[in-house]
Amino acid sequence: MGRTKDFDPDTTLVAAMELFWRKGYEATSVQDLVDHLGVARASLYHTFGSKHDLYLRALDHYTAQGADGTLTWLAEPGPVLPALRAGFRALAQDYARATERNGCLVTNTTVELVPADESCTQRVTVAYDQMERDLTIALLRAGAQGELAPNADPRALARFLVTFLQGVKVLAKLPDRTRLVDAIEQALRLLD
Amino acid sequence: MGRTKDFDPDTTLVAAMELFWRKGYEATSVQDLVDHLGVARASLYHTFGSKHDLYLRALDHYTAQGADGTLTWLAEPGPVLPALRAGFRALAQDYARATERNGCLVTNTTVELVPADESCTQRVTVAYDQMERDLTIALLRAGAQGELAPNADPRALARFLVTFLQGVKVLAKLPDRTRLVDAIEQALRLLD
DNA sequence: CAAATTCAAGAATGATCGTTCTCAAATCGG
DNA sequence: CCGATTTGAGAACGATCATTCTTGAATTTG
Repeated sequence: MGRTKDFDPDTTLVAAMELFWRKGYEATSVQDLVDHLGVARASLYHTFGSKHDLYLRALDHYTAQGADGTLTWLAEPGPVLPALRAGFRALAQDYARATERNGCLVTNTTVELVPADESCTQRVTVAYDQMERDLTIALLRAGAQGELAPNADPRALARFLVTFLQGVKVLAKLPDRTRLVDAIEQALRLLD
Repeated sequence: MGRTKDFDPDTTLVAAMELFWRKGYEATSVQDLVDHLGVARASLYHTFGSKHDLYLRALDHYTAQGADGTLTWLAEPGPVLPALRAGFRALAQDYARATERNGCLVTNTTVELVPADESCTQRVTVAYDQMERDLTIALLRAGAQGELAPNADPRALARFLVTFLQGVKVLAKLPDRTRLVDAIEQALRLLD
């Protein structure tokens, strides 16, 4: 059946994702990818199609592996709010302390390529919707468990958290990220 | 003294700003600028220097004219919180209802060019700091006027609002922006 | 009006863009 | 081991990139 690949497509995809994540779509040239991935030009095109296709694959991989701050810990049994607080604090801390200030690939894609790029628009919309849904479900459970004020609106709170988190992921690119610690503590006060 | 300019540099700068705002830095070519501005290639370079210089000029113009949501209404005498609420609601409504979903040039610059571009990093940092300062001053005044809870932290609240607003400016690029209305109402609850 | 100066339009620059092609080396199934 | 097939390295593609230069027309000053 012919020669086997000298490279692992999954590993290469991760490397491409990292480069797009750091430099953005337009600023990343195919030459950059060839240099950084250590994979031949022709192999890239044969395996992944075009540069744009590769970007979509990288974006899919990013959301699939939950690199945008997976919310799986929301579904664990027990009290919701303590877990949510701890998770959000950890997430913000990660963004505030990361040595590489790349932000979030979903957020970056939204700002750089939405709304002009329809494929990307559809993908980030799915990601945001999923995030909102996960948070809404968790907050509904919190309400049922008596953890929320009676007049709290779980879906509105979830929408707020999704929006606020995008702000965190923008300011995570700045040199000074001390702002984020204050901001997240205030945001979490809404869950009291 | 030679021939006079056939174009108004200020008008041209505004047109360039709009194009960068809509398409981003990398995706906007000099050819795009020539076509959209109706100004000769050589004139652009003679008047503004390089493409990068023009972008910085456009960014400066954007922040100077307060297109990123000027907060001048914060300094007006009288109660702070009603004005702040109304201003933030109006800002979010503008982003939610705008036909062109370009977001905010400062936010877009932060995501696309920070931290790699030092000139842009410095400029957006100044813009965020100024916004935080304006909000902090207003909230300090609100506290002095008894509008805030005794344990409220004006600077932390200001930092929260700056961060949250970046999230609004990201999600303002999505086709469906109903999320923003819920989000802003929740955010404003922190000022109760 | 004449000379000086600056304009606008676009050709031309070399570099780089994304993509395709060539081709020899490598590895598979039979 | 052999024909088939796919690999990797890089040349080559036309297009476009940001920038500079050439050219002739337009406008000002003297």
